[in-house]
Amino acid sequence: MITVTLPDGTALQLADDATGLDAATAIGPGLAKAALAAKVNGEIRDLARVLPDKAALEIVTQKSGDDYLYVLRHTAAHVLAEAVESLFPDAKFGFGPPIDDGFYYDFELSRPLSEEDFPAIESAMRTIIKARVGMDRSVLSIDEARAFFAARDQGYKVDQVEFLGDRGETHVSLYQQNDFVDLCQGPHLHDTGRIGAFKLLSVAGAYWRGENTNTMLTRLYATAFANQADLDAYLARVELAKARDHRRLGRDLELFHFDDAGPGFPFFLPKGMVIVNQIQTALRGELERLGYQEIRTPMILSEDLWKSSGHWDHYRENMYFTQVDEQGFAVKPMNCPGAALVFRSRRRSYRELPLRLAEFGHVHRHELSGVLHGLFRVRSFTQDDAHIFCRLDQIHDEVRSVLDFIDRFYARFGFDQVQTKLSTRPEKAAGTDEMWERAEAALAQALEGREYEIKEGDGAFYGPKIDFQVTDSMGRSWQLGTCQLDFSMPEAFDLRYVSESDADERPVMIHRAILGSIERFLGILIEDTGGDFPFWLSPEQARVLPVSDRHRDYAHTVRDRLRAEGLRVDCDERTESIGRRIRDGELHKVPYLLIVGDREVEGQAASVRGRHGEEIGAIPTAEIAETLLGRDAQHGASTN
RNA sequence: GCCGAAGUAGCUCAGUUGGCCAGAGCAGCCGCCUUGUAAGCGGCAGGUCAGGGGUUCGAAUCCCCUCUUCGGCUCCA
Repeated sequence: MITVTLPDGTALQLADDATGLDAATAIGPGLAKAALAAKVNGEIRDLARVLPDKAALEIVTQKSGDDYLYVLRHTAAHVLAEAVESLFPDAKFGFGPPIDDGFYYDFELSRPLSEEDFPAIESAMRTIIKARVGMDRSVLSIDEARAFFAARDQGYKVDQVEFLGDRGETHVSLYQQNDFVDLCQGPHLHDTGRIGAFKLLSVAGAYWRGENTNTMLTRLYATAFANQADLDAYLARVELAKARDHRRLGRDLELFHFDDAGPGFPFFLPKGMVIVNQIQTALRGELERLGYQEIRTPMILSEDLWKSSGHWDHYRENMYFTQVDEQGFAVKPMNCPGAALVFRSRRRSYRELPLRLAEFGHVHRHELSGVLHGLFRVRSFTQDDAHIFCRLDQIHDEVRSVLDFIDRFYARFGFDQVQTKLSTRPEKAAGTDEMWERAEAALAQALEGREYEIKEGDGAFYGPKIDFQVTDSMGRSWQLGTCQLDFSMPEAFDLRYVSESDADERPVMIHRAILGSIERFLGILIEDTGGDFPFWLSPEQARVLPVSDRHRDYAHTVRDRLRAEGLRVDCDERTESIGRRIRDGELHKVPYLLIVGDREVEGQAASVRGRHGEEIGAIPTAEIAETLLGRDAQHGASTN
């Protein structure tokens, strides 16, 4: 007999070779039916695996959080593979793992797949699921497994077995349902019948092991849930995200434009520019508060400069080049060399440090055509960049100041949860051990009192860094800011300052950005808000709607007064019905519509309506600006 | 860059197996209506069917090339 402990603390006695399923059955037949996996000492395992004595056991069902989704999708991936094999007997199988919102499987097939093939594959999958086929686990030695897959002509599996062998594994596990056998670590559902609902989503190409020198495989993306309702909810969420796609909203709200004449180079339209300028104004306010000085460096600089900065060797593929008077020039992909030249423009004293030079730097990078994606991935963008030149012992305070900047600034957009990651020394690194130790210690010290994750070896070759992420209203996380120490560039550009004891010293350079790319941040903001920008960012904050022609003059009075009070206000005096103009105002997501007719002229007021139909009521003209700004403050957004 | 899909008016889309002057809704422009909290009515204009080359008596439709867009190419059995 063995004893296992259940989550509520009770001890359960079982036979020596009892499995997770046996335990579930012992607890109750209902649980046995609902069981998806067993969590043994915190590790998810197959229900059919024999339980060790004295284990902490939890039977995983749909109700026990999202743990089961991983197992369920993993199993669904095998079902997908079997279905594909039944339709394409000569298919070769790559990887088929669960991912965040579903799973995928990579295949090598005799012909390309398209969505038209989905119904046949889904139908084959349903058959396998309905049959409630067991997932049988077996263990083979590396050699046996290699021979097994070689006999079946599954080259990718052989490759993976060898990879695992090289990594030191002596045995691997296999899972079989019907005649389909796959190399797999598991765990899996007890049988295929426990996959509640699934759907094939898309087909795409993917390289074997993600290497672009390897064969291109066909990847099928799909998702699976324990029940149809969860699947439907997921699909609805995808629809919502699609409706909020910043590319669509950017066009509908006339914020920006992409043209064939410049693939990947955004055009900012007047309304989009208002938002960008508001963001930059807000940033400048902080820059001033924190003692930065703003600079602007040239867009195009000599090739020689990029050779000495190291970009020529490491970044040439992504740069644009041009020839002027038979001399080579490059368009800047980063602002740091320019900032270094500003530092070097005259002799510097220790008294000037820390020297904080900020730049809204418009950089150009040649990204591969296939990766371009709206404002998220572009070929030219504006970094809210800064370079801080300081001594080693000033790093701590400077980083603290950046953290303060980050927290204050993100909160303005409603991003008040910031995930922080510290990346440390990578294998190939420039600089001395002592420098790295001091720099990492300085960063860690600056991060004291703050939760952060350490990413070992993920730093840049020139120094450790801190990255900052926020989570948007749809639960997606985005990396925005970064704060990187750099010992290499001061060296490369021979930057020096005169110390207190009249000696030449090398400054440290801190690269930092708060939003990263302003273009990308606008895209994130659009999807986060669905276009309902906070009042202080709205391109048009209010729109005055005269009920009929005879109210036009009064409408102009209201508009002009609010403009004089600093608000961005327009007047829609088209000869359209008032209902129509309200509709247009709402579709353009103008935060407030101010309707003026006989009653309002009489009372020297405007009837205020929010963009989601909120009735705010008649407000005297003299009080409108104050009221709207007050409502904005109530909503937590700060203005400048 | 690579794999797959797509490109018809500013936007969203029709356009049967190649065959009369390529259509609609919205947006735009011009009138009429003078309007009270999400679409008033009528008219007009707008397209080298992404571009180039080919097949054909005839091409938006079939073939080739180029460009652009979209989904992917990290999540390691």
